[in-house]
Amino acid sequence: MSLRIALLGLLAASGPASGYDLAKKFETSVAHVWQAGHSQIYPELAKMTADGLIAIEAEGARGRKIYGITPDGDAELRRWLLDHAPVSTQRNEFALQAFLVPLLEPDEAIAVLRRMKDGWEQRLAELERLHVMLSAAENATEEWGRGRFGAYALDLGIRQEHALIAGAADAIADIERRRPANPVITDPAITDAAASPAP
Amino acid sequence: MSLRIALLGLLAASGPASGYDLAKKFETSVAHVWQAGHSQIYPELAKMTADGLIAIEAEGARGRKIYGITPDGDAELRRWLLDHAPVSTQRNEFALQAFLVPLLEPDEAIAVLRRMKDGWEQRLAELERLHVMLSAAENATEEWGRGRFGAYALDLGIRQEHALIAGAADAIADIERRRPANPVITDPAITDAAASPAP
DNA sequence: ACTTGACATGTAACTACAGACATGTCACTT
DNA sequence: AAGTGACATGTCTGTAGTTACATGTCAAGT
Repeated sequence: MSLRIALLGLLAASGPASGYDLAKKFETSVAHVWQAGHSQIYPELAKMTADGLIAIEAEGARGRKIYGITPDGDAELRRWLLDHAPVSTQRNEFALQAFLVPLLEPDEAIAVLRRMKDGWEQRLAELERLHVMLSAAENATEEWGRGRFGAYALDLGIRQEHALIAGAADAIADIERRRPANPVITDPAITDAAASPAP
Repeated sequence: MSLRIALLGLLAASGPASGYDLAKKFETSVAHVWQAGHSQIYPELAKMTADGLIAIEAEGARGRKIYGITPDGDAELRRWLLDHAPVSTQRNEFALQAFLVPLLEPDEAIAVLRRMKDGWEQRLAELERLHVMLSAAENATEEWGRGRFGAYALDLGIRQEHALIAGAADAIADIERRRPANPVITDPAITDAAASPAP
């Protein structure tokens, strides 16, 4: 269902497009909230056409088909947004690693958490980049409408990543605090006041 | 793969258990990071037994089979935690709604965002409840080890929900600010200084 | 003796998704 | 004329996951 909605949303916001166009737009926008490859998109477009939610408006070179949203499609999209209370299926490998990490030794756990933090920081950087691009666009002055398309999701994503990064940092600090005295001194310059003896 | 890891993690943390036990534990703990029903768990346990990651340690009443983790299983779990850099497949109905919401009228968008905020607040309440339970448990003093099992994921979840709730509130405020002057006054007591006229 | 409900394990049918495979067009270069 | 690479659309196979169905045990109440 959601793939269908994502495609309807793209067509509603940006006007008619081909499967190829939609797949490209997916990568750079909606993919941050709902991923899909072309091998999923093409069959879905065919089904949606059969269901009357979209229609082929033109056929271009190289078998290119331009799809446009129909009134039925628009109604379906609106209905989903207004009536469908989303269910969040929790299924996240990062979170699973965070869950299981106490099964490792403290140093190992810290390494895993650092890797997670790096991953989130990279994603944050990517979202910040998008945010700059979106802010620079002409729609910054717009009152309301499709100029805000994607903007709220982007903002939520950025906030989320900040929270996760802070959480990972605190988790690392927490492990370091709890770790049984185990002074692995890598830098021989540090000699005094390094390891507080266990009480 | 991840379901397998989640099951190995439960067995490593809490010792031998039956499929039924594991399904129950899933619901109340790991399900917050990785969901799975019993119809997925039973076949997976059979496959894992065939692969030598777990073994039937005893058979009890009512066909109850007790699985325990094997050294191979433990190695597999450790390898995944240490070597596998997780990939976060973004696929979230909440985020998709946030993405598409500018296609609606301002009032409709606000209603949708409020519903999302409610959803996140409910999840936050649930996580806070778990947090209290976990803190109350005897492991609060423990230095490091399986007493922290699940604790970091829980903390990350709580931080995440806080961020999303704040984001939703700000998004609502943003829409109210951008909305073209449209003073729908529900409370007749409010009459003055309500609608600032458009310039 | 019978019924109810929690315990316990499984299978079947269907949908969603990922990754690889296949095909053909067109513009541009050499 | 032949080759290359971006454009463009699709199918196929395998896996993961959901929902519903099916079966049977045991304890406790009536």
